[in-house]
Amino acid sequence: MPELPEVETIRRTLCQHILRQTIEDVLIRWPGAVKGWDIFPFEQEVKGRRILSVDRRGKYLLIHLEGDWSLLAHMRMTGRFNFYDEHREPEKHTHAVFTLSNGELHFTDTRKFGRILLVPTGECSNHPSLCILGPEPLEDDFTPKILGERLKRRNAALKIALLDQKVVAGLGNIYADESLFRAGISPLRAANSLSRKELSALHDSIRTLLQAGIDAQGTSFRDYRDANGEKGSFQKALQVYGRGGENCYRCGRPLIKLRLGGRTTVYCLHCQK
DNA sequence: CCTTATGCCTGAATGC
DNA sequence: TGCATTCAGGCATAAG
Repeated sequence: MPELPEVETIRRTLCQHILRQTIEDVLIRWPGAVKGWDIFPFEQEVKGRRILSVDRRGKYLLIHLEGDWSLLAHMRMTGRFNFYDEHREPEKHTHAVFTLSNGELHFTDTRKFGRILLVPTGECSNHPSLCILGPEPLEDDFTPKILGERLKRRNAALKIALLDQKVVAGLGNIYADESLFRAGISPLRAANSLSRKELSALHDSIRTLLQAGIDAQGTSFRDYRDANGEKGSFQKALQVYGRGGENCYRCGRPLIKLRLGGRTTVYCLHCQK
């Protein structure tokens, strides 16, 4: 499931191919993939525009087009962007095909949770989906103090709070569990109960792991691939995610698996307090 | 404001 | 073997 490091990797691999290319044709194969537009006006509005830049905000991809329109895309769990330099028949779950001057860009999503939005570029930062997002964890303005302020009003379990994009943008189930393990803090702790020292440790773990995830081109635990169809390698570095019942690499005791707010959570009772 | 529940989806894995 | 059930889970939305 694409979290911040995976979306960033998709962004980077897309940039290798689609910058300055013109979108010559658009085909929406499943209307549900486009939010807020009927498919005909969407296709007409996007067609003929050049791609100027590709940005990321949290788990959102922002594809800025000539003429002050931007495509916002969220991959949710199984969404993918694939670039092909020759014509390719769409797969079963390919919902959008963008024909570019130099190839094709396919948006494919088995589970159909992912969405593409078209908004005026000037309204991107004001768009409800983006403006509610918390700080970018890899930017300099994300500090332990900011993290503490974001968690201060929350009495819910820390893990739940970390998955809330209003607290920090870009964490999902994998990097949340990994960050908590690295920081040695239990996912069950009340979000507002962390000491200054613990906030620093958590802040450091979040940044270190997200950066390591990017450096490894993401985590391909199941479905994730970059825009070239390549897997990442960070799944090899995972300490707790997907390892419920197995032994902790640090202390050797079995890892606890439980459900927290509907999400599977894995942690070490001995190493995380 | 905060918190919790529900719906959206398909394919792989599991149970009988 | 085949059928039914469970699980994976990010986010919008509604209700408390």
